[in-house]
Parts: sequence; structure tokens; C-alpha cells
Amino acid sequence: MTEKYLSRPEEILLLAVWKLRENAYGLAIRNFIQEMTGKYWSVGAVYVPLERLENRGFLKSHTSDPKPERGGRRKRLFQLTRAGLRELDELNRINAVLWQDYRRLRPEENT
Amino acid sequence: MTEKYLSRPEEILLLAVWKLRENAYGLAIRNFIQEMTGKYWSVGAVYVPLERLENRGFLKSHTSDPKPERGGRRKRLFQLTRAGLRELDELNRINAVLWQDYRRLRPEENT
DNA sequence: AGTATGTTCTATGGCATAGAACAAATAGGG
DNA sequence: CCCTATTTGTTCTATGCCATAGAACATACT
Repeated sequence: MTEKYLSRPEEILLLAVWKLRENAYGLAIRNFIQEMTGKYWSVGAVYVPLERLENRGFLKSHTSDPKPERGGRRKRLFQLTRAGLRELDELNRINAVLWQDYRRLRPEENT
Repeated sequence: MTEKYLSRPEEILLLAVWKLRENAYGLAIRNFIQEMTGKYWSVGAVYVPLERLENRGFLKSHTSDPKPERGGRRKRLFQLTRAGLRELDELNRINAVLWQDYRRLRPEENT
């Protein structure tokens, strides 16, 4: 394979990190994604690939200080690396190409 | 999981079948996809998931008559089922939601 | 203690991917 | 006219990695 692209879960996770900005930690990402997609995501389905994305260099993380709230534990905050951003741009480009005709020729209806 | 969505290769394959219409058979799909994505796809990376998509009810196929051309063998022509189309619509919808902010807030540049 | 928020750990099955093997049609030189 | 080479196409199957689930663990407040 020339160079593999991101899987769908990985794409969604990176986008979530991008959107949540300084508040991108595991559970927040999970909630966010569940709302966006309308589907259930197990805890593992979030944390495991996040780890992998960090190892591959698309994300970096650091641990926050605990907050004085009920259950306010330290959080592991994620951030896109330059490579991660580049990857999103690339995906965005490919997506646009892939879907352009479909969007144009197949409006709302669903039959 | 509420109901799993298509993987990226599956998404790309369905879109290719949709675009190629009455000419959607294995090798044509492969060529098409390689051009669209600019990446190498092995034969297996095309046929194996096509099979799976048919088993799951997103595609149906029939065998064409052989053509009187060099190597003009029977082809296995694929077609989207109603469920397959529905799935593409659904993906299209989710994609739009996922990417809308990114597209708006992050134009061409890549830094 | 009890409850809420958060992360780590680890097992399992399924999918992605590669590429050899197989099949069948025509071309074309002897 | 064969018979072999070439072209186009599909099937088969092995391997590793990823997706996903959920229990276990950690820690802060009440």
C-alpha cells in the first residue's frame, strides 16, 4: 500500500480533538463523538485508538492538574500535532473528491 | 454499538460502484479507486470487501456474458441495493456534520 | 463509605491487505 | 489451424492489526 490513510474511527477522533481544542480529553471526546454520530462508543473504542494515534505521531498529550470538583481528576489532554493536522487536510481533500458527484447528483431523497 | 457504520474502504467501494453504474466490476472498480485516491490497492483489497458487502446486503451482483475481446472474460457486475444506497446517504449526512466546521474554519493552507 | 469523573488494561473477533493461483478469451507465428 | 503467449478477470487464503467492549483501577469530592 502506498501509504495508508486513517480509518474512520481515527478520522472522527482527530476531528473531535480539533473541535474540542483545549478541552480534548478522553471522556469529553467520547461524549462529543456520541452526540455527533448518534451512536454508542465504548470507553475502549475511544482511548485505545487515541493512544495509537499518539504513538503514530498525529496526537500529543499532557496531563492536566486536578480540578476541585466532584470527581475532578487529572485529565489527559490531547492536541493535534502538525502531522495530525496535515492528515486531516489530506483526508478532507480526498473526501471532497470522493463525494462531489454523489452530493451533486443525489439530493436529499432516500429511496 | 448502536449499529456500526461502514469502514473507509467499504465507503469508497460503495461510492465506486455507484459512480461506475453498469460497469462496476472488480478490476474496473480497482482502477477507478486507485485514480480517485492516488493509492495502490491490491486485488484482494477490492474483491474481499466487495464480497463482504454483498453478504451484508449492501451490494448485489450478477455475472455478465463474455465479450469477444482479448481477455474478455465473464465479469461479475456489482450494483447497490436499496440498503446500500441508504447507507451511503447516511454516511453522507454524518460526513457533512463532522466536517462542516473544519471546512469553514480551515481553508486551503496547510501549516 | 459512597458517588462521580476519569483512565488503563486486556481480550476477542473481524476486517484490511497482499499476492499467488486459477480461469477463460484472443492473438499470432509455425 | 494449432498451440503457446498474453490479456483480462476472479477466487482463495494467510497474516497482522484494528475496532470494540467492559472490567478494573484511580482519585476527587460529599
